[in-house]
Amino acid sequence: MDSIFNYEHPFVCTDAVVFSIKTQEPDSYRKLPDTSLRVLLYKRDTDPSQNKWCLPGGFLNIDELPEDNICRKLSVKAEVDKCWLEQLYTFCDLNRDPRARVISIAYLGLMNEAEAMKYEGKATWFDVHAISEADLAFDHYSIIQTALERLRSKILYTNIIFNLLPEEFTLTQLQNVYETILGKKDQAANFRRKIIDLVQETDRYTSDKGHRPAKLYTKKEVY
Amino acid sequence: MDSIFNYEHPFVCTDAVVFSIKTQEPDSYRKLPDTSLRVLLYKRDTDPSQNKWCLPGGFLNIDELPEDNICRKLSVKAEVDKCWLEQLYTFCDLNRDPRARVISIAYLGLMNEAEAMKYEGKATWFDVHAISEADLAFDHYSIIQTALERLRSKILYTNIIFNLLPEEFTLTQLQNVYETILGKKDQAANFRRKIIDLVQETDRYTSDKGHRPAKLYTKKEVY
DNA sequence: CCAAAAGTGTTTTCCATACACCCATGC
DNA sequence: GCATGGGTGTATGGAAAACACTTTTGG
Repeated sequence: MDSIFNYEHPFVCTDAVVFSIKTQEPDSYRKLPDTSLRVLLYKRDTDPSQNKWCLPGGFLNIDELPEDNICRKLSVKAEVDKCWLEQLYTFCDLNRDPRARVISIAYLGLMNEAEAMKYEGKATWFDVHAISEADLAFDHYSIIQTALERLRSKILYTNIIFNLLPEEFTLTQLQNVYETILGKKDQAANFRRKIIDLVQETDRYTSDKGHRPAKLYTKKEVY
Repeated sequence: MDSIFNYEHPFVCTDAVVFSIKTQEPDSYRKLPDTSLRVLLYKRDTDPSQNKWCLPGGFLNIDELPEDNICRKLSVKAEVDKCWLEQLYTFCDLNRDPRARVISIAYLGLMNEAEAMKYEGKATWFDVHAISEADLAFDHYSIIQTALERLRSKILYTNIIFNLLPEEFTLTQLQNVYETILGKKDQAANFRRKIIDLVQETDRYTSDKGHRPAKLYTKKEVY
């Protein structure tokens, strides 16, 4: 081995901030369901940060890609791998891990509600507004905040939002997801005009009760 | 040391894509100078990729921040450290370095023309349109392309462009830099209206010859 | 006078917003 | 009929683009 490689060098790990949308069923019929944005966390069972919550991820093997590492970690803990992933940021603070110098390549992940449900019991989905820095391991709270900012900005100029939705959805569902993430309301008429070029209508309809059926849409592939 | 740390793990290096603007002096007076966007490259003197051009950067020490590593590398090779830096992306391909598994935390750097001149002789400034993939070491060509895309998109919604300009500048200079980076022309009247909120006028003027003097502006600090 | 670059004013087009209204369903 | 949510049309204000024009300098 070359001499430059004979030195103590930083460890490398991955962390994934996986978001999903939770639809709260309405109390009675005739009421729009509430939605919330949630993040996937595991409880650490060893020191350091024992009993604190942490992001899925782990140490990167020497012959492994970060995306594969994350998928492997997610698959081990559930039987799922339908998760969209994109590199978020690499966190390098000197003391982010008390054991050693560990840099973390963090990813932003998005998963639809059906996939997210498969994790129930094996991990915990936290409402992003309900997590506090004190409950989280390492610097994972600030990683989540960075991911949230990225998500909020990217849904304005990309079509990543469809990774949070089922294959077919109504425009009201889509609008709810936007508003849940951005935290502000829009008027349905204006919202529709804004996103109509991103979606493809189908000939199917919902069959909810107590009001007019809603047309179902799918993601439009844009080139 | 904990047992998880007894394994062969990837090496970590940094790479900085440092851009600057070169103003070509006009042939005679009475002619606007041409500008070009340039990137700082060093010639490698050892294998692998001997005699190819590479980005400034190097292996990250175990107790070192990536930004400090890059500043150190830049300082060693010139006496300068006035360079704005922002993390770009972490490149992780398995075979990007033939010697070993090396992940690279890449940074986007911006430097004004006066600072850039101090590097002349110690490194080479290449016009971004003049570099070819074959002349570059490792995956540095694709790192540069990623940096270019990031630069082009970020000058549209941030004020990082002022890092490429001197303290005081004319609106025409500013417009030239925008147009050089984006590769498309704009009308002076419209351009001024678009950026007027980002700049602060001074009471000083240029004293070029053969035409009306131009007012000098500085960056406006926005809160 | 002219050439060159700095700088301004006006019109037109487009798009985001606001708001009023109609439609389809279950009860 | 009514309540509820789905869906459309139109007016308005402001930004962006296109274009014509004036100003200031040196030669």
